[in-house]
Amino acid sequence: MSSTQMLIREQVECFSLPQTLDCGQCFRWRPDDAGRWHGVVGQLAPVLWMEGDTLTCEGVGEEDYHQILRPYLALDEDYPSIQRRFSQDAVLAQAIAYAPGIRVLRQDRWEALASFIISQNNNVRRIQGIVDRLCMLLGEEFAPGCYTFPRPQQLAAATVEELAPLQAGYRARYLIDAGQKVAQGIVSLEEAATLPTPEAREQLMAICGVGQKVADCALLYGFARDELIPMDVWMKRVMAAFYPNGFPSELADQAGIAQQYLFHYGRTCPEALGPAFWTQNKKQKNPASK
DNA sequence: CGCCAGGTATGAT
DNA sequence: ATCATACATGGC
Repeated sequence: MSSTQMLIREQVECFSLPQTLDCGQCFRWRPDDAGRWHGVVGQLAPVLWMEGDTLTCEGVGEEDYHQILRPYLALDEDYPSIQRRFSQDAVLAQAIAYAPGIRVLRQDRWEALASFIISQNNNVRRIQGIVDRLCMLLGEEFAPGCYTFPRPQQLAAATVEELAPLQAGYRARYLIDAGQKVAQGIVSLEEAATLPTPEAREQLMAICGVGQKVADCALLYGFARDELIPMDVWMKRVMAAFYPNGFPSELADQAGIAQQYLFHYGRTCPEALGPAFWTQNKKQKNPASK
């Protein structure tokens, strides 16, 4: 249809495609050789690129762009103000200067939950591959080569044998358990969305394979719980190195957004962490002499 | 071959 | 409650 062929352009600030779409918060966006980013959001398959501070979107109608894509990309949020506020803190000022184009996406609840189940003890490239294969295997092909993220029911009906092509390892059964508990309402994402954060977290953790870190990722990225800092290895290092006395309480209500700058800074620029990086969580191997 | 990757479930103190 | 270890897979 012609409406999806038109280009939509707008000026944006505090926004970078690679920084936002490749900073470990989502797994379905890829750049092509021309630097255009291809992704799937719900049943939309937008292509995005930037020229200077102009964002161009292709493949999405005007209405979907404004109602779905802009909120998803957090372009309707006042990041200049957020960054001004964060920059009172010297460490955050540095992390923002390092990657000023990061925004925290507003993702689908279920997709965020399932994606971060896959993420555990895994690396981003492989997570991306597993998510791709999951969508191809159980999602709906709403456009040529474009697949939706499978609904809970589709995973609830699957078996570990059927999920073997995902190469998800031991996480396959976690995905099925998540699908079943959500599809049956044993875990209600709609209810969780109305609950105070500790109770919502408890709900999600009823799923096998969902601990506090995965639950917090789902809640931050899928439920807009901006106060949550998912504590993975990198954020433990960041906190040890930069905030030994705790994260500034004045910024607590948006700590999760701050986390995204800090996480990316620490992970892609580990020298900045200083000695703490080398002393934190060093696995000491125990020979056990086999 | 051994370690690492946005951890968690499990069984032993 | 806290703690070590196994867990699937692929890259280096």
